[in-house]
Amino acid sequence: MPRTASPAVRAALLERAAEMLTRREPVTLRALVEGTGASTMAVYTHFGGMPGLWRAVRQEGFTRLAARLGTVPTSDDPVRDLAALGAAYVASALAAPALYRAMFDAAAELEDPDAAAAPFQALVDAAARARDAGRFAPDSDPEAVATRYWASGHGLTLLVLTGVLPADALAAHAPAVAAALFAAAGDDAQRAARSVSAGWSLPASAE
Amino acid sequence: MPRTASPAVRAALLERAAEMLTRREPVTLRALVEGTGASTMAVYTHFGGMPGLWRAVRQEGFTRLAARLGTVPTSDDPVRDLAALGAAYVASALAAPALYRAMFDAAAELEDPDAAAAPFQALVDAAARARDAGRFAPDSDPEAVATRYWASGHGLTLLVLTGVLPADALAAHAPAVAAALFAAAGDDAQRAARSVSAGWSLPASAE
DNA sequence: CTCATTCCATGACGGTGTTATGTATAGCAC
DNA sequence: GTGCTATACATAACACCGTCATGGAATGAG
Repeated sequence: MPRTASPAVRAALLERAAEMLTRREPVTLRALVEGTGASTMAVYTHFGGMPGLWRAVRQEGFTRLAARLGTVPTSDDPVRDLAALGAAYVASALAAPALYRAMFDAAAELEDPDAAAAPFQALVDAAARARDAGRFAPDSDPEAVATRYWASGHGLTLLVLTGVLPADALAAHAPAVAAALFAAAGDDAQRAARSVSAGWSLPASAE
Repeated sequence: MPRTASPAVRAALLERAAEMLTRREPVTLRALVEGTGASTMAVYTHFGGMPGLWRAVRQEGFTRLAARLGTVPTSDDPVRDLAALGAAYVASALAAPALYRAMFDAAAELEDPDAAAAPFQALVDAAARARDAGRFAPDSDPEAVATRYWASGHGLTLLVLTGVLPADALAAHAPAVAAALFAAAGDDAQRAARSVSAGWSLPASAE
C-alpha cells in the first residue's frame, strides 16, 4: 500500500557508481549521491548500504561482460571463437580496469550467484563445440578447458592491470597461453596457433 | 645525535600486521597499535602512515615468498623443479590468503621495486635450465615461459582465494596448465606431465 | 654533564559508513 | 474522492577511520 521505490534512482546510482569507478574516483557514499541529487538514505533503501551497492556493481559488471561476450559471433572454427572470446574478455577488462578489479575483489558474493557463470558458460560452449568438431580430444572436458583458459587470462589481465606486467604483456603472452592450452586439449599445435592468432586479433578494436 | 628509532617496534608492527591479515581481522591503525602497546604515531615515524605500512607489508610478503621458493631444492629435472616452485608458490599463497591478496593489490609500488622480481627470477632460472638441458626448445624464451607460468598460476590462485573456484580447483587444474605450458615450450608432452606430477606433489605438505 | 634532536604518547580534526528521527508521498480501503 | 498507513527519502547525529599538531621523554654527540 505504501509508496514504492523508484527504479530510476537505483539505476542512476548504479550508473554513477560504475562511472566513478572507471574515472578512478573513490566511490564514497556522499560523493556518489552528490551527483544524483539523492540523499545518502537512497543507497540504504535501494541497496541496504555500501556493501549492497558493491554487490550490485559487481553484478552489473558481470552482466555487461556476459552481454559483451554475447556479441562475439560464432564461426565455423570453434578454436578461433575461443580466442575471440578471450580477446573480448580482456578488452572488456581493459576498458574499465577498476570495475574489473572490483568484480573479482569479492566475486563470490553476488546478488545472483549465477551471474559469474554466464560469461564462463560462453567459454564452455565454445570448448564443447571444439571437442564435437574434432579439434579437441573426444575425452577432453570442456569445463576444465574453459576453467584453465579463464584462470590464465584472468591472471595475466590482473598482473597487467595492477602494473606488475607492462601493458604489452597481454598481446605478447595471452595468445601463446591460449594456444598452449588448446594444444594440450588435443588440437594440433600449429593449427591452434593459427586459429588463436585469427581469433585474437578480431575484436581488439572493440571499445 | 638524537634518539634513534627502535627497529624492534617496526618489526613488531609489521609482524602484527601480517598476523592480523592472516587472521582476517581488518588491519586498522588503532587496532594495529593496540596489540603492541605502541601509539598510533609509531606507524608514522616508521612507515609514514598507513600506505607506507601497506608498502612494507607487501614488501615483507614478497621477501617471505622469495625465501620460501629458495628452499625448493634444485634437482636434475628442471621441469620438475618448475612444478615444485609452482606448488610452493601456491602453498605459500594458501597459507596466508589475505597477505597474498594484499601483495598483489598494488604490487606495482613497493619499497624495493625489485622485490617482486626475486620470486619471479627463480622461475626464469629454472626455465633457462630446462632449455639448456634440452627439455625446452633452444629458442624458447625462459622469461616468457616464466611469465606465462606465473600469470596462469596467479589467476588460478586468486580465483580460488576469492571463492570463485572451489578449493580443489588448484590441484585439478594447476598441474595441467603447467604441463600444457611446458609442452608448448618444447618439452615432450608426456614427459612434461610426468615431471609436473612429480614436482607438484612434492611440497604440498609444506606449511 | 649538557643539550639538541628525534621518538612517540595524547588529543583534536575532517572524512567515512551507518543509523535514529522526522516528514512527505504514494497506494489502498471504503 | 477521502483518509489511513506504510514506505521512500531528507536531516542530523554517531562511531570509526587515517592524519597531524602539540608536547614530553629519552638518547646520542660534544
